[in-house]
Amino acid sequence: MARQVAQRDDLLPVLAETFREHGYEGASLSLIATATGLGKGSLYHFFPGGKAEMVEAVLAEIEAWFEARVFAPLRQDDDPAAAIAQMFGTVTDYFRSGRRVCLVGALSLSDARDRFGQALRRYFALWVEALTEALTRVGHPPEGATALSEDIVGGIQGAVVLARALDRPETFERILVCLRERARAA
Amino acid sequence: MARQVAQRDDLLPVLAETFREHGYEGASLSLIATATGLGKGSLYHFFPGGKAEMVEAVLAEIEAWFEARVFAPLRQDDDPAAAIAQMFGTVTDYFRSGRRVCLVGALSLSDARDRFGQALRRYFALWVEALTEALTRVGHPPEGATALSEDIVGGIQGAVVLARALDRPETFERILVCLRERARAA
DNA sequence: CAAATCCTGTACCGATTGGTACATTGTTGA
DNA sequence: TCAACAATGTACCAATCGGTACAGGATTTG
Repeated sequence: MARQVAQRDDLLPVLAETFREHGYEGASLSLIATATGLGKGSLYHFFPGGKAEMVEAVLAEIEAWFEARVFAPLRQDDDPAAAIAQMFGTVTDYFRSGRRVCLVGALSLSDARDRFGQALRRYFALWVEALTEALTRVGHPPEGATALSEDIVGGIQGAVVLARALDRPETFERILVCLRERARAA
Repeated sequence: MARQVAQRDDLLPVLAETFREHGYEGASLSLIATATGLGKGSLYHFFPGGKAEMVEAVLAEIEAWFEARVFAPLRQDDDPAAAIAQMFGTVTDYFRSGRRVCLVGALSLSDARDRFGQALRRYFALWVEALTEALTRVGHPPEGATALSEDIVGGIQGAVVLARALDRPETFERILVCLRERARAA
């Protein structure tokens, strides 16, 4: 019985990709087993709560990833303008110019929203707040910074939807360039 | 055996709502049967192709609905500015300020995208083209009209995602107001 | 070396899945 | 009146669902 060296955390990226591609309902256990190369035994060993616990873990990891790479720099980087620019670059890579779905956004549109509502809300709330902070520090008037931040975060999500539907990654990149423009100080 | 007076077309709104709430995978036949009040016999009588045919029919009806109420006015209404304003109003009602999901957008983020790709692409392509037409007629420079149109259509989709995730319908409405501003002639 | 623990595969569970078959009914046109 | 047809409910199918049980290898700890 060849023991896999796999740690629980090593599974998360594979799980994330599986949920991204097939959604919560669509990602069956047998599909997950195939994708991870693990049997149900191992999966339930790592995630006694089944699919729900897998999604929770994936969402937590995504939030941590964005916290480290995007949110924290936006909040406290010495150069907020650079942090904003970095955000657009990171996001473009992360979503593969709209070829890759935002799991948090996709779950928000599904009926899984009710089950994971808190994690979904947190992710977007943190993003909007961090970006608001950076926009303010870069010179945007505090009254309009939150609105602009919501426009941008929402705009990114919409760009994923539109680019995927139209099958045009260029559209994703073009929209992000436009949003980046609006983020620059007035 | 009390015969229902229901015509096939009368089922479409119920089917649409069921797919919106549960997604393609999540909307099981028994769920659909409950929602419509029909047995499998009737469902397969009206839709021999099963769920796939139901979704096709729903998407066709959605496209026709938008064509009549949104796309056509944008393209050829005598008052393009009024058509644009009407679009924002119609869309706000239709998506219930973000409480209701855009089925086309949601399917675009799921793996059902591959199966219904053409219909999804058509919907957004028609929308973007019609809005581009209206924006041009209202005075926007042709070079930038397509980009602005994509920004707006994508922005609406993103507003649905964000408002649902944050559970804040006001955010949806605020973003739409902002998009409406940008649609006004420069 | 032995015992405790971790990990894994397999078999199995009841429930539900999408889909088919068909007999039966209400309605309609000749 | 009566055949043709549209619509319906029920029973059924194999396949798959999420989840459990567990035996037994692999590994670590003593």
